[in-house]
Amino acid sequence: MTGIHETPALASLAICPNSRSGGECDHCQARKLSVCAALEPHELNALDRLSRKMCFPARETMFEQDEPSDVVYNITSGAVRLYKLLPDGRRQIVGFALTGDFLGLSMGERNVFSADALGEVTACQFSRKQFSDFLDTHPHLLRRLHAFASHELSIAQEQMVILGRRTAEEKVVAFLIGLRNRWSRINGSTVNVPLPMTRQDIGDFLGLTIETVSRMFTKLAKQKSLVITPDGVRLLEPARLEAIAAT
Amino acid sequence: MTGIHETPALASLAICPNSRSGGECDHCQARKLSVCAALEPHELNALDRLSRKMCFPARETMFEQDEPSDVVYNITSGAVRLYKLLPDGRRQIVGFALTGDFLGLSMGERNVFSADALGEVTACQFSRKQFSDFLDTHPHLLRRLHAFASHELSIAQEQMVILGRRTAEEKVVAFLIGLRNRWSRINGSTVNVPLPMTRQDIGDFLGLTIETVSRMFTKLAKQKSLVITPDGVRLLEPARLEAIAAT
DNA sequence: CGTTGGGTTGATCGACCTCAATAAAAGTGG
DNA sequence: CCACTTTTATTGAGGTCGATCAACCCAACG
Repeated sequence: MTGIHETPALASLAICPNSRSGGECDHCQARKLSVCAALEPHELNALDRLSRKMCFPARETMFEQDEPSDVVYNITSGAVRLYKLLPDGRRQIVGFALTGDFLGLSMGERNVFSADALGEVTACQFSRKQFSDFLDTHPHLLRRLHAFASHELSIAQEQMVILGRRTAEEKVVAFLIGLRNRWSRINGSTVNVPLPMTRQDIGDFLGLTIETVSRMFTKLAKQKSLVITPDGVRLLEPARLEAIAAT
Repeated sequence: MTGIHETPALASLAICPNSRSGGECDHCQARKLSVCAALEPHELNALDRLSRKMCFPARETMFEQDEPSDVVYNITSGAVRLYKLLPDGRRQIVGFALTGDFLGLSMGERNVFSADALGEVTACQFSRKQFSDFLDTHPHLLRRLHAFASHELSIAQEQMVILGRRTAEEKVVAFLIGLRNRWSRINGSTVNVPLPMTRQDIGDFLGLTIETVSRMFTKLAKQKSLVITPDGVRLLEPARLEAIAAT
């Protein structure tokens, strides 16, 4: 069997190798969105040499809550669900990481949440220690990392409002508008909202059951505010939805 | 009328002057808890010269959501409620700041939440610009500030679990245990939990109504897990409560 | 005292959950 | 390419936890 005639399994490996070589920052589509944007070309080069290019297939767990953590990630493509589990199985998704997002802001000894790849995910992996040392010699990167953390904190506080004080309909709409805005920074689209996560994931993010999420989608679709597509939703009345989310 | 016989208003001013002179870091009880702990004596001195010692009387608003923000605060004593308001009046308290906490992590152009002093509050105020410039020349402080932001992010994510996936009883218990742990770092007590905030505040922090909060307190008191005191609660069965909070 | 702001308690209601059935989609192996 | 299973999504019926509405208590305070 030659390299030309690969089995499906091998082909899958070929498009999602678990580790690649460095020197890919030049044409990295996440660069402008990620912490890297703070670096000069020669600094980017230095950081690149510390990185290991990873690829996770769909559904793979990247790391788990409470495990010792000695690496951090910069997501370069795909979507990741971040979640905390209670002993009795209840789950709270604390966020979805997209292209350009950084995993490992807390820099603690152990992971404070688990992370699963939703679809195929590519990421730059760094040794936590090496990355931390790099930060010490590159204050600009630390500044940007801190800006990322501050922004994440703001997002988290906004999520508290959604979880604590919003109705089911408002939750779903706020989720869609928020995700739309994040996608738009990545791929520019402002009405198509890809939903790589399941209804269960959305429910566990919003503090709702899967049934309630489904009912709200149906309700919004019936009133022509959106249409449900195979891979997400298309917003028909963004202004109306934004009004609900702002309420 | 002489200076000796002050009116109550003046006396109140005397014990809570709105601005004091610098050079008080030596005997500041918040120093070890706050971002300042990252600084060498001479650096602390330099930062001290940038600070304005403030005192806010009970119930005073320190700053408001959406207002332009050009100062940051380091809380040196007292308790502050941080909250976001929806246009229709619904309120979500996103946190309570205690001694040693830093207000202004997000470093944005405008405040993302409002802040009210719950009791008398003292704080070091800094010009946002000056503080930011100081960070540029003191990477150690930036490191510590980032550690603070990361920690806050963890707390916020834990609060998401509480808001999204916990019952009313679990919410109240988790709140009490969490607050107990924070007080213990400040004043060492591990069973007395001062509650400078109202039931309404607790409800708006946990996504509950004042009635539900009150009922949960009553329930916990009836089963002898705690006693309600004039200024808070005393935990009688901390282990039992911790078990509920950990569930 | 009357007033006011906080807190507690009871009765009732409803938004969302639970349970159950079905439908649709996505794999999987022949 | 098509049966078959598995996973995910939808829809309905009924139940429940916490919200709402309302009354009352109590301490602080002018």
